Amino acid sequence: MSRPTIVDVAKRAGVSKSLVSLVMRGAPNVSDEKRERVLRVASALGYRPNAVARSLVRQRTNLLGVFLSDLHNPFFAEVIDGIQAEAAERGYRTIIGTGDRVELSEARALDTLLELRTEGLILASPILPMRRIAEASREVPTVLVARGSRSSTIDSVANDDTAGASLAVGHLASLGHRRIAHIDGGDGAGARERRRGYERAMDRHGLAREARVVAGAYTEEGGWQGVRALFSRGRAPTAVFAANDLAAIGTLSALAEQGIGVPEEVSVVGYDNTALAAVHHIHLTTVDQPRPEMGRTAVSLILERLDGERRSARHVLMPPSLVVRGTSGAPARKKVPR
Amino acid sequence: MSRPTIVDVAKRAGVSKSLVSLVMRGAPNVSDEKRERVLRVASALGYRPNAVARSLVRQRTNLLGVFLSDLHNPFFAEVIDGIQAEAAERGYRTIIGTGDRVELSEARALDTLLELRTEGLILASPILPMRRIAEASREVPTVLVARGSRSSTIDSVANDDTAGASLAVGHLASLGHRRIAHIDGGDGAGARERRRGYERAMDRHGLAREARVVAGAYTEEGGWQGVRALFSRGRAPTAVFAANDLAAIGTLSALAEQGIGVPEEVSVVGYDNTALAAVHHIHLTTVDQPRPEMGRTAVSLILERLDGERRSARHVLMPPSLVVRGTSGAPARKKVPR
DNA sequence: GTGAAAGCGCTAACAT
DNA sequence: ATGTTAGCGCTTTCAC
Repeated sequence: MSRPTIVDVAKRAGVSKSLVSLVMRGAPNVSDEKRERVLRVASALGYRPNAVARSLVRQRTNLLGVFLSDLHNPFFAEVIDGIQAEAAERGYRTIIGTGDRVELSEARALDTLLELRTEGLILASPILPMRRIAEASREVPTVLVARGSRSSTIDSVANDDTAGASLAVGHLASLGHRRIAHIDGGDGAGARERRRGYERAMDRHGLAREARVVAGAYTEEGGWQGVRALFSRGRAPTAVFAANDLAAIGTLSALAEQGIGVPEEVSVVGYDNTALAAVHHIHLTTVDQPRPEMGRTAVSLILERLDGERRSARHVLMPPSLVVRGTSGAPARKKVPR
Repeated sequence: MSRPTIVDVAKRAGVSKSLVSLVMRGAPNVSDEKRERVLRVASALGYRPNAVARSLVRQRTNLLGVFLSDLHNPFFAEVIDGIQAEAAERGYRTIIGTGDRVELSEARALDTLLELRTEGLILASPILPMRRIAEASREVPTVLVARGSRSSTIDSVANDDTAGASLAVGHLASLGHRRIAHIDGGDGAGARERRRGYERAMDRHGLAREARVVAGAYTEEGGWQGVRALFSRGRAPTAVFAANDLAAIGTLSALAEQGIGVPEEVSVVGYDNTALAAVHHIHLTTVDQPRPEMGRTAVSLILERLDGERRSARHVLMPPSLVVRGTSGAPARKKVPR
């Protein structure tokens, strides 16, 4: 036998299906007697309202779609925490789709979300071409998380990478470092901004002449290569600001291999404050992004559009913060005669 | 204006909506002329079939629901890779729900999945009480991943923790270790099996008298505490099998702090092969679970039920494998006179 | 090869 | 406070 419908419940309880509908939705003006009877029958039958049918008639699904490029990246887990919390508070439910960084499956996942008639879309650094994203944004309010957007139909929320880089440099400078180098993130998302933030901050601290950027990537390997470049020629830096935590860990490994003490001889700062950074064994000083807040903001942006409060795009930049752990400290004292 | 419907397309193309339906679903017996016309109009209008309406009439959603207790646990990312791949191959789409390990929100997420009329449910280590899971399994085929089940309505797929523990012990024993200790995972999922697997394997290698289990947990702290217990009294082990990678990393930290060299003085083996284990800086020898295969298997189990091939429960145990990295090696040589 | 009509399970007027 | 009715967008007979 297939699942019971609202009609089955109505018949069994000897009432109209409208009444059942009212009871199921918790309407106030129903007699206690009937309410109780309906509820009893419903539970006895194992009745569960069919959201598909409801959505069809209401022309609303109450669903927000979250698209995630990559479940492997723990960064987004906390963004989603924020999304879920905010959505729940505002009466929306969320479903997640993902595409493992393969364009075809990402496109399929996006289609699924759209065909299910989600009322808004949150895209977390999709690999999809901007064209497809723009198309989607014509159907429902769309916000991009952790990926910039210039489009006027697509909102975005990201952390302020320039400010974050500035925080890292400021921390190291205030510890007394002058030769602070940057291992960059190549063409990764936000890498350019972090590089610029670094350069500007060095300038601001009067350290422009000490600034040194070497090519890296958002990977352990990237950090590793950066150290090779940095310490093989020229005057070695006393501090390294790596483009992200993974690169910072690569930096740490390379430094350890060369027998360079951290933080006694060289300080290291990362970016993102991933779970990796918090591991005791690593204990990395890093820049934290307000992930849950970014998620909450993404939901708010969608609801602003859904409520018709806004038609033009908003691009929100959220302030990062510094998390000081064990890989940063004052530079080694100059050998000065006592 | 709201989104175009099938009727809008039909009118504009001067055909019946039945025909549009046929074209959209790629039916063969439609004249090329009309097909082309319909397609052109549909794309001009930005028409997207409404899956909600389709599901209602077809009485099928073609959707599998994946419930994840915890997005933060990277373990499940790869399980989901397998789920998505298998589901796509078999013509199903997947949506993910999550509840951040809070019973109330987990329940909500599960309800969402069920109300959306997903045709099968894959639950990845939910915190929900078994009662609720059993209820769900009465509505749709349900499979539990990485959490055992005795229920006859709920299938399950997990890795063979006993075999995995055996692999770890076997590896250490073959390197020549005899005093192999185990820091256990308390009452975490699978911890009991890993402990038993350890004990049996020690026995099998004739090392029963050397076996030593200390209380730990699936956390860094757990590994840390384990080392304290292990090295504060009694004869110190030459190898430690920790209940999981996190505990193994705690073990590594504690060992480093006591100035004990790894693997020169003590070998360490973890479990799960998380991304953490692969980090150069850590480079942990560990036991790997076949995550993507577990995901694929979960989907297969559901489809077996959906296709009516099976009514009784199946509980699949998948074989783990050993990943040797840098934290295990031969024990220090006994000081023997030359 | 194409169209007309019925109906999926529900909600929302509107009556009573 | 409760019942009646129409219809959401689509697929599926069944005619032609």
